[in-house]
Amino acid sequence: MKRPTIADIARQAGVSKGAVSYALNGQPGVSASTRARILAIAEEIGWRPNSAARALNGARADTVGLALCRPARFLGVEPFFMELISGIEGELSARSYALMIQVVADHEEEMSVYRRWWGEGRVDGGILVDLHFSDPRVSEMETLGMPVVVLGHPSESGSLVPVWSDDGAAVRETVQYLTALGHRRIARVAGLPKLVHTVLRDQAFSAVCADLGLPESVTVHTDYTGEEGARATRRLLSSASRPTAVVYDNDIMAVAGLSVAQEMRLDVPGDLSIVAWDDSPLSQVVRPPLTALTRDIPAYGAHAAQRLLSLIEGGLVAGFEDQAARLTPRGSTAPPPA
Amino acid sequence: MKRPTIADIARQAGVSKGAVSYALNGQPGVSASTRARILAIAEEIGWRPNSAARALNGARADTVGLALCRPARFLGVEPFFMELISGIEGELSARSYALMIQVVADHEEEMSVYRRWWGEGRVDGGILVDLHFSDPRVSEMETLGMPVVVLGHPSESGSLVPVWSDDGAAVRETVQYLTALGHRRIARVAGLPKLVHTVLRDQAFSAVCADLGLPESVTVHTDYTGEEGARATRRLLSSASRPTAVVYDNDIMAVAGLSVAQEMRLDVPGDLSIVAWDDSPLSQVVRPPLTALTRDIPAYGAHAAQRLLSLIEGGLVAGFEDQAARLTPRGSTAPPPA
DNA sequence: GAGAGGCGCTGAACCGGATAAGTAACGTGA
DNA sequence: TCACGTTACTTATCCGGTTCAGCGCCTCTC
Repeated sequence: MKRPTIADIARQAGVSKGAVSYALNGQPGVSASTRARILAIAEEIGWRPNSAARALNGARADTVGLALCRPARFLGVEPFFMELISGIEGELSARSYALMIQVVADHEEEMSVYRRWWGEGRVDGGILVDLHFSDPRVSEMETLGMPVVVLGHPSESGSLVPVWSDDGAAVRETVQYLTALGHRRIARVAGLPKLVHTVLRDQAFSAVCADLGLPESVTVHTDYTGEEGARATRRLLSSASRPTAVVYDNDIMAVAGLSVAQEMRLDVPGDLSIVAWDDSPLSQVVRPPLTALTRDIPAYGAHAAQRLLSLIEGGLVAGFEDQAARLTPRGSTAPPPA
Repeated sequence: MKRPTIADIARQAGVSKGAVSYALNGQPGVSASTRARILAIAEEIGWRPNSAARALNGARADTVGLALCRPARFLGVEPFFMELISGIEGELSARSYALMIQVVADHEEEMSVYRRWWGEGRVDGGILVDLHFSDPRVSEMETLGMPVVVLGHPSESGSLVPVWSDDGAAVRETVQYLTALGHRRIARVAGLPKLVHTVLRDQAFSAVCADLGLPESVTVHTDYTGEEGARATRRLLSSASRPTAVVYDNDIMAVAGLSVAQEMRLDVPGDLSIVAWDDSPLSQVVRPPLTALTRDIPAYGAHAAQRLLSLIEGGLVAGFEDQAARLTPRGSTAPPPA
């Protein structure tokens, strides 16, 4: 019942362990006939390389680590992470790399997980998500010397390889579209204010609103949950200068906002236009279907994984700017009421 | 820049590798003072055990494998898997186990991934999800001898350890509730017909409908997507004997069904009652909020992980029946139209 | 026909730990 | 005082691979 080793193969083939190793790894040093014999025996007795023994000789672990620092309930809620993981996974599995995942409570725990994985030789690299300003993880990773790709803007990624998309452009496209429809009072229900991409969106939003001469640009920050999205929407729609359009930082809040509007007897899109950041089946399934900022999230993850693998394999890797989100108009946006 | 090893510690402490190993592992054989000195040096130079070297000595990999056999797009759609993973993760990380994940295309690939992981000593065990009838994976896993917990009914889990919940009871509770409200024509929009739990729900549904003397019990099978859920609903609502209540096998289809009903100018719950299997923020956020069959999915995953860890650590582990889903009535269910 | 060179293989060291076996030094009781 | 048992180590071996030096042997070349 024990696992067969190369020593077993060597004994059966009547050669040395070294010869077996060469044969199995496609290295020169054995004749074609011996190689074939060894491969046949290996196949027959069901030999598999022991990854631990390989790793001991300085080989790679063929594994990429991902420590996710969000409370568990957000993961279930947001399609974003699962799609991201699917994309990363697709790229990794094509190259026979595995993905090691751990959900952690905070950045400190996240770093200790990475330190452990790296120190124990369990992973060859990692992906950092949810970049903050002056994110301590960046310098710690630089110290650690572990190959890392950061999903976030290059201005904050230090010497780590960034993969990002131009959220500012998407914000501008959205606001321009809404003003073209005639909207003047546009509000934004944003995500966590500590995240770099939230701030970049905030800034782009203020800037484009100012450029277009819009009276004010209200931004409310939330934690991405439907509850906070609903609360923010209720507050916005109850204010004296009610916005005629609201842009949400994720789809779950947009859907929650839609419900609140309907609950307040406002017609969407007649009285209120709604735009969701990140498309998902969810935004298409509600009535009216939501105008959304569409991104190919699996591709985003795949691009990050590609860079990471190049980095691991010793390449010099440049940052990569992914496609910006594109506006997909659906039934939730229309000209404002007269 | 090289990783420190116990040999480095031994040199600095002026003792042998063996003594260092005993000291670091809390084994007897070194004096308290030497142990303290060794631990201090290890701490100082930032030593971490190399997991590969440990594994080589027959130690465990401290890793659990999960190969998920669903197209990537479903993963993003269904909160179920992400919540399950969170739950598994919570249990594993508490015991310093890692989770290795790979998304695969089919069962054959799934098994080859498990065989590789097990053969290479990368994982100590695995969790099988989406059990089919006469699932070939069960017997293959039995042959492989790898510790495995099956999320599925014990009737189909062979000698593997099952963790399951009584879906039949949940179906009965739902149908009884709907008939108590006065419904007589109840339909079910179910998931993949190959899955064991789908069939068990189908059977329970037919049985309880027959018991209660309901005229007919229509079940439509889908692939869990919103599109198919919408299509099935459209067909049901267009039929001559339109149901007054529909029970969906997941929340995404229930939401899609709700949209279809509204699109067909049916009032929910006035003209049509809707029940969703598996609760999520999504079902609470739509209007009306959906009556749902609530389960603690993270706990479900945690229970499976607990059993798996006991199994890995050599315990004799019994199957575990988790709590059945409980009905949480909300605004989408009411008496049928008169 | 001798030296050069390449092929095909062997033997052994090595990776970083765990661990069994061996060995001094010391304490203890008879 | 001597046999005996502990304590606190050291030494050596093992895990399952990779890899390097070396060694016959055959072939080619001049």
